[in-house]
Parts: sequence; structure tokens; C-alpha cells
Amino acid sequence: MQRYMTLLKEHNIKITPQRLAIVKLMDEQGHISVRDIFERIKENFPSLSLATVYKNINAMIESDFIKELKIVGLDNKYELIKEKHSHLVCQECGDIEDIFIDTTSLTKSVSKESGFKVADTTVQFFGTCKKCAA
Amino acid sequence: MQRYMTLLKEHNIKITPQRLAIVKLMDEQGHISVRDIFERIKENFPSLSLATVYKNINAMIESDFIKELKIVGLDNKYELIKEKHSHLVCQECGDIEDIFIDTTSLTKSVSKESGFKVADTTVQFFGTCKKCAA
DNA sequence: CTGGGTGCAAAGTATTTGCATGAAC
DNA sequence: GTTCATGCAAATACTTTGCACCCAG
Repeated sequence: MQRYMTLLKEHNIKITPQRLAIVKLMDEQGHISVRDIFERIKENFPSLSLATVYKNINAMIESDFIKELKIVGLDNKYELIKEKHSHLVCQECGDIEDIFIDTTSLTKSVSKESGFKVADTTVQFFGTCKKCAA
Repeated sequence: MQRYMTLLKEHNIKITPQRLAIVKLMDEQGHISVRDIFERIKENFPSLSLATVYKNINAMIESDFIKELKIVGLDNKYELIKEKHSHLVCQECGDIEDIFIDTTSLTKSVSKESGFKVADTTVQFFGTCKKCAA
């Protein structure tokens, strides 16, 4: 838990039990929706309000602490900001995995070809995960 | 207009004035939100209902005629299905441009590396467009 | 003529906001 | 003690649904 307190402090986010629970869950799950955060935390913290979850999520996005993922076919998900990566989205089970691939050459060729100044790149792969293929 | 009638027929979507207007607008704009479709068409077609727009959008997605785009920071957008491409999203003006880049090597390396069977790939570049950079 | 589309109103879901109370520093 | 977070309720936004009527094929 100390780890999550440190993480929050580093981003100038005031520590509360609600926030610690959100960060912990997000770290454990990798990618999680507002609804799932609310329901999972409410189990051990019945007074939790959905509004609090939304407010905290928005505050954490604002502080560049977490990131919103929009994925066709799924609810919005949120994840801790970490090393740059892409996502594998299984269309069978809805699971999301991180994958580390190099997109720098892609980004460079786009800048060169189009005159568009790229600041960030999002890559999502849709298909069937190992488990579901078996 | 004949062109849009043919397009709809090819996808087994019954032709109505509302649907023709939606397809035309989408073709002209490239990427458009539900709200914008509704407001733009309503100008020349005051009886149009928002529910009709939603129903038609969903029917067209179902028929693989249009595609939903989810982009962080923007409302969902819809576009006609056409040659595979990626998107340049300008964070200044919110404009979206298409760009044709080859993602096959990317996709192959993912399959090989992870055992995930890739069916489709989505790539979005965020940054500053030529106009806004000037 | 007949099936499916339209528009309306209502319901359902998602998200934000205002405010009084309470907790963190 | 002061500032800011929480929880609640209400407001707003987004999307879907049921149904009566109407139009395209």
C-alpha cells in the first residue's frame, strides 16, 4: 500500500482511502472500467459513491497519472500511465493485454509523408487471444 | 445521389430519404458524430428524429457499411467503410484526416511474438495538423 | 398490400454538478 | 484550521425501446 501512496504523492494527488483503492485495483487489473471499479471497491467500502469514482478518475487523468482507453465494442477502460505500449483486444473474451512494440518508424514515416506533427500514437490489435484460440 | 442509392442497395439497406442524407453527409465529411449528423440534416429535414439517426447508424454498422471510431477526447465518429487506413487526429482543431500506411509488418510481428491472432488493427496518431502548425 | 422505417415519448444508461458534511495535511 | 474530497441528490447527456403511423418496394 505504501507503494500506491508514494505514486499518488508523486503526482500531487491527495491520499484518501477511496483513491488508494482505485489505484490498487487499476494496478492489479491492468485495465478497468468505471462500473467495475465502483462495484469491486464497493464490496469492501459500501459508502463509496459513483460520483467519487468519476471525480477521481477525472482528476487522475488531469494529473497525467492514468489514461483513458476507448475501444470499439467495450466500455471505456482506464490504466496507470507507464511505459509506452499497445493493446491486444480479444473479441471473444473481451480481455486486453499489453504488448510492447516499436512504433517509432511508423510515426516518423507519418510525419514525413503528411506534415502532421505526431505527439502520440495509439495502436490496438483486435482478434483472438491464445486462451480463446485453444 | 444515384451513387448513394447504389451503395445502400449493395448492402441490402432499404433506401429512405433519411438514410440517403446520412450517407451523403458521411461521405462528404469523412468522419462525423451523431450530434452533427442530426443537426446538419435537420436543417433541411426538420422532421428528422434523433432516434432515427441512432437506429440507422446501428443498422449500418450491423451491415458492415459504416464503422465506429472511438477517439480519446472526441465524441464517437462514424465513417463509411473503405480502403483500410489510419487516422491523424489534430489536438488543436479536432480535425481527423485519413492516412494510408502499411501495418502488415507490425501485425505480423505481433502475431509471431504473442500468439494472438490479429483480425484487425487500429492506428491513431495524435498531434498537430499542418494548418494548426502554421 | 406488407414489412420495415419513422417520429415521438418514455425509459435506460452514463456522466457531471452543487452543496453540506467530513477527512487530510 | 483550512482546504479539498466525499456522498448524496439532482441535473445533464447519451442511447435505446415501444408503439402508432406511414412509406418504399
